[in-house]
Amino acid sequence: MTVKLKNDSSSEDEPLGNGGRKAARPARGSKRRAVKEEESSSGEQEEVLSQEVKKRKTVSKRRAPARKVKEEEGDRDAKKESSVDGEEDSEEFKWWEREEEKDDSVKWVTLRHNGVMFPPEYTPLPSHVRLYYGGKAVELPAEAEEVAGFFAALLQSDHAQNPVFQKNFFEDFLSVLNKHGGARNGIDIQEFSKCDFSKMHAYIQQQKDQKKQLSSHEKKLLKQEKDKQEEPYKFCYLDGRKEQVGNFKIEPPDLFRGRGAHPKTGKLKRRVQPEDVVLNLDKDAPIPEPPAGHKWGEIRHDNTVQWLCMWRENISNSFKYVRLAANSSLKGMSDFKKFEKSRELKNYIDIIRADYRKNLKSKVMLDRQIAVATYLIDVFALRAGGEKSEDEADTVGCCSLRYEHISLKPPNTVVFDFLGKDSIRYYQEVEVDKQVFKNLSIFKRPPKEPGHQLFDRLDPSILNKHLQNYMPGLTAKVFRTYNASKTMQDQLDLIPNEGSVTEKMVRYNAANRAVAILCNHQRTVGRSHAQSMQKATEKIEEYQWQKIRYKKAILQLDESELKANPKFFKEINDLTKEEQMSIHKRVLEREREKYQKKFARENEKRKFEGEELLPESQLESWLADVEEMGKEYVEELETGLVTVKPTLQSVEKLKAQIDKLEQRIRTTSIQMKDKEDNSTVALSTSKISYIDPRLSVAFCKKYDVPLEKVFTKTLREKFKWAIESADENWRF
DNA sequence: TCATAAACTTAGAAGAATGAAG
DNA sequence: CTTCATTCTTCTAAGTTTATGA
Repeated sequence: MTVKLKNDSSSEDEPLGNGGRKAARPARGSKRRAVKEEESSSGEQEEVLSQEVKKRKTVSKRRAPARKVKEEEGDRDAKKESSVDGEEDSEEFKWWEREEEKDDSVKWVTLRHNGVMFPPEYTPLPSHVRLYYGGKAVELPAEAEEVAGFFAALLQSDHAQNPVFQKNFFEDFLSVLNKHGGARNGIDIQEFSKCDFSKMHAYIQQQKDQKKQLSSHEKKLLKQEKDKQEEPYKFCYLDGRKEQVGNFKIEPPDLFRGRGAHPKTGKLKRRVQPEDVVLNLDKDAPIPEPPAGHKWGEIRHDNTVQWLCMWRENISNSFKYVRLAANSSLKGMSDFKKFEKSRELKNYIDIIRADYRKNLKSKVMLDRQIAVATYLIDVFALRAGGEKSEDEADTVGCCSLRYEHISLKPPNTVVFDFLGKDSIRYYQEVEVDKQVFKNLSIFKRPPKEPGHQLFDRLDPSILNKHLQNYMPGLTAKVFRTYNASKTMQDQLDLIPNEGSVTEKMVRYNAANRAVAILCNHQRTVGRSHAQSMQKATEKIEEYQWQKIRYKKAILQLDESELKANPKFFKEINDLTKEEQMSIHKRVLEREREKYQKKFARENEKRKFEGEELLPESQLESWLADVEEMGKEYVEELETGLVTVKPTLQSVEKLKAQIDKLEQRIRTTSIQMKDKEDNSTVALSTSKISYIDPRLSVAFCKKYDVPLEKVFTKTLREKFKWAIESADENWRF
C-alpha cells in the first residue's frame, strides 16, 4: 500500500521544491500596481473609480431582485428619518423577530453619516524640550519632531529596544527630517545610537501625569468637551434608523507596532488626509463637509458593503474601514448568521468525520492532505492558515504548517510548536489518530526538509471548496466556532444547578476557560502578576503567623486547652525563628511605609489649603510606635510569650479570630489558584467571538444568574438579539 | 483559472473606568 | 476617601473568506 502511494505521489510530488517558503512566494504583483496607481494623474484615477462604481451598482441591482421591494420600504424609512433628523428615535429594530431575509448582498437602502473624525494637528513641543544628538540639542522641524516624539513616547516599552523597530523608525525619521530641510541648527543626524530621546520622553510623561492629577471636576469638563466633539460622528442613519458607528476616528499617525517579528515594525504610519478618505453613503445623502481647506478623496454609493469610510494605509498598502459598532443591526445579523451556520454543522459533522477518516487512506495525495488538514482543524481547532508574504511576521495556520512545526514521536504522539495569529505560540504535545500520524510522517519524508510546506498541495481555498461539498457556506473557520460552542454547551451541561451565584460563576468561567484553551487564546501575564502573586503568598503567610500567635495567646490564658485539644495546637511550632523574623520585618516595614505616606499626603493637603503643616515630630512619634511594636515582636521571639490587644483577652474571642483567619486563608488561596490558572488564558476572545451568546443567556436563565455577571454592558448591547431570543432551554 | 484586491471577523495590548481594600 | 489593582472598553493589527479582473 505504502509503495503504491509512493509511486502515486512521486509524480504528484514533483514540484516539491515549491513547498519551500521562499520558492512558493509569487512575484510582487500588488506592489507594482500600487505604485502605478500613485503615478497616474488624479483625473484618470477618478475616471477609473467612477466606472468601477457604476459597474458595481449594476451588479448589485442585477443580483438583487428582492431589492425593489426593499427600496420602497427603505424610502419610507428614509423620509421619516429626514423629517426627524437628529431627533432621538428610540423605536428599536428587532430584526431577529422578522422573517429571514434571503438576499444579503444589499446591506442597506439609505445610509447617512457625518464622515469621520480626524485626529488633532500636531502641537510642537516647547522649545526647551529637545532631542539631543551627541549631547547637543537638535532643533527639529515640526514634522520630524512629531516622529521623534512617537519614539520618545515608547522609550520605556519593549519596542524601543527592538533593533528592527529602531532601524525602521530611524529610516523613516531621517527621511521626514531630510524632506523638511534637516535640523534647523545644522546638526547632521546620522546614527541612531547618538540620539537621546530622554528629555522628550520625560516631557511627554510629565504631560500625562499632569492630566492625571487634574481634579475630578476638571476631568469631567474635559470629558464633556471630548464627548461634544465626538457626538456627530458616533452615529449614522442606516435605512433611517440611528445606529452606532464603531471606529469613527481616523487612526492617528504613529509608529507601526507590528506583533511578533514583523519586518515593518517601527515604520511611520503616516497621517491620513481627507483626500485619502473615501466616503460611502446613499445617492441622495447630504455629503458631510470635509475639514476646512480639504476635499474628500472620493464619494461612493455602494450599498453592497457595510463600510462608511475607508482609506489606504501606508504600511502594507491595505485598507482601513470605518464600520458600524458591534451593537448595530448589520453586525448583529452577521453574528447571528455566523452562529446559525456553525450550528448547522452539527447536521453534517458525522458524515464529514467519517469521510475524512476514510480519506486518511486515500491513494490520492491531495485527498489525504485534505483529510489530515480537516482532522487537525476539527480536533485541535487550528485556523485555516493562508499564505503570507515575506514582509509580514512568519506565522502559520493549518495549511501553511511547515516541516519544522511538528515533531513526531512514535507510536502516535505529535508535538506542535509554531507561531499562530498575532505570533502567539501554539505548543501542544498530543496523541493523534494512528493514520494521521502515519500521514504526517509521509508529509515529512525526504526530500522534504525544514522550510517546506507540510501540506504542499493544499491551501485554504482548496480546502474550503472541498468543505462546501458537504454543506453550503462551510469553511475552515466554521469548525472553530462549532467546536468552541459545542465545548461550551457540553461543559455547561456538567454544571449542577446548586450553590451560590459566585459558585456558579466560578463554574461558568471554568467552562469558558476550556473553550479559550481549545482556541489557544492567550494573554501576556500582566506586569504586576508575579508581584501580586508574591503579595498573596505573603498575606497567607502572615495570616498563618497571626493564627499561631493567637493560639499561643490562648495557651497563655489557659494551659488546659492544650490537653483538651492537642491537635488544634499542633501547628504552633510550624514557623521557624527565621521565618517569623522575616514576617516581622515585612509587617513592620509596611507599617512604616503606611505612616510615611500618611504624613506626606496629609501635609500635601494642608499645604494646598494653606493650613499649618504637621510637625516632623508627629511622624517620629508614629514611627516610634512602630519601633515599639518591633520590640514586642523581638521579645516575643525570645520569650515565646505573645502580647495581644486588650480586646482579645479571652479564649473565645481568640478562637473567633482564628476562625476568621482560617476562612481568609481559604478564600485567598482559592483566589490565588484561580488567578494563576487564568494568568495566561484570555477568556474574552472566545466569549466575544466563539461562544454562541444564547448559551450564556440560557445558562443565566436556567441557573438564575444575573446576566450582568456574564456579559458586560457592551456585550449585552452586542448580544441583544441573543438575550431577547433565547430561553432557558435553548441549546446550541 | 488564477492571483490579488476587498471586505469582513478575530485578536491581544493599551488605555480608561471602576471598585475593593485600607 | 484615596490608592491601587482589576475589569471593561478602545484601538488597531492580523487573520479568513469572498469578489474581482487579467
